Amino acid sequence: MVIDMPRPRTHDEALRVRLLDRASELLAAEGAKALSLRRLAAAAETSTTAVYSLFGSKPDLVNALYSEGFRHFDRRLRSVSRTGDAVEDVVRLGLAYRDSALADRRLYSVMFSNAVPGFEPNDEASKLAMDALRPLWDVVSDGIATKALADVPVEVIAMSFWGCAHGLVSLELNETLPREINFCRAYEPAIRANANGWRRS
Amino acid sequence: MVIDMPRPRTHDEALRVRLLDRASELLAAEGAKALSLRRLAAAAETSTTAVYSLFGSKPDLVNALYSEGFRHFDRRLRSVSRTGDAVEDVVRLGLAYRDSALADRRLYSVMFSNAVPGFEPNDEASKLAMDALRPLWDVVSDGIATKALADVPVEVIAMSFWGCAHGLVSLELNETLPREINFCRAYEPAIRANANGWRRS
DNA sequence: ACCATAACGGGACGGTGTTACGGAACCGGA
DNA sequence: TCCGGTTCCGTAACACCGTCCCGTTATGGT
Repeated sequence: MVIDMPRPRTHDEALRVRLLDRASELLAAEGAKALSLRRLAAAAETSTTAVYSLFGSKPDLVNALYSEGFRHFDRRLRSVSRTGDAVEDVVRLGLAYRDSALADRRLYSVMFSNAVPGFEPNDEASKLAMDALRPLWDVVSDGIATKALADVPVEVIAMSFWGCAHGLVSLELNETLPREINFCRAYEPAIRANANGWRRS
Repeated sequence: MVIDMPRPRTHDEALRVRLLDRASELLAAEGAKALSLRRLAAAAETSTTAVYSLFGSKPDLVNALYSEGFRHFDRRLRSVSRTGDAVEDVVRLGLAYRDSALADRRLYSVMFSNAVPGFEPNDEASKLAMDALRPLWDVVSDGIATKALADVPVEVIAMSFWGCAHGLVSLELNETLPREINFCRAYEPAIRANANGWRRS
């Protein structure tokens, strides 16, 4: 018997990108709390069910935002030029990390601080997230190879920098902390101190 | 005409602590998403309006949890004994910081990662939060005074440690990141490298 | 042209935080 | 002892949320 070929999906790409655009606008303007399917559907001049047709669910839509955020992140970090001095390179990466986070702070909190409650990235998105940090791993790896940094596993040093950068950035972005604390003043010195601490002595 | 004195408030303290107990249980067991007023009221065998009588709103109830969390935090950090060696003391504080966070990870994410969307701490709670970090400020301040640490403003060095600790802890607690990354292995080395980087050379 | 199926709109369901209302418990004063 | 004002909290409603069912439309291979 003949089984009819299912009709190929002709995802309305225009609607898809319009939803993503409006979603990131809504997110950037009013935060994760304001990103509701009804508001989003109204902004994109469609219905809530379009999200289910095109993405599957709200978390899946957020997943698309998340992936897009990491693609931007990746591009920024990858475009940092290398000087050959491991300490200087790490500091530059750190500054680019902060610039990226501040450029779209709401998205950063979705990416790293669980700002959308139900959301968990799928495997592909997680892989994207890890790939974005490759420049850091590379710089640290080279620094160890050229004996500029201590001879400990790459991950330990790289995670040290990542933690330091992420910590200060997320404290800076945290709107519940008192405004008088000036985290940005400590950012570069902190990264630099961390790097100096990893110098091969 | 005589205006009667208002009847003194007879806050049902038992109900109040029962609500807070059940709330922290719910939070610890199933996370911020599961902490709803209806579930909480059912668990405490009362109604949702009791929360409004006793706390004012859901954010206000979370505020009470938040304050309690920082009181625990404060107690833990304050009980760290000093050795006189600034680097060692900072490392000890860092480890206590992580222990506290891991001991009640859901509460930590409420305290530092905006896990409850609508919540913002009131002034009193914010003050409590800042006070909890005083041991760090003290240790760093002493380290600068004894010329063990570089002669830069206390806040810069203290925030550097805070950022590093908070960053690695929140990455470790972040459930959306791949499990294979072992943040705890890098924790103490990272704090130590940071401290060494701040040594007066 | 047919028609299975994808895409989408309307509306319903169960959940959320919040609030208006009403009864019960309380307590100072008569 | 009772009264009247006050506070507490339970019921029920409101507006909103994410999700899903169902009916309709649009599409494209046969």
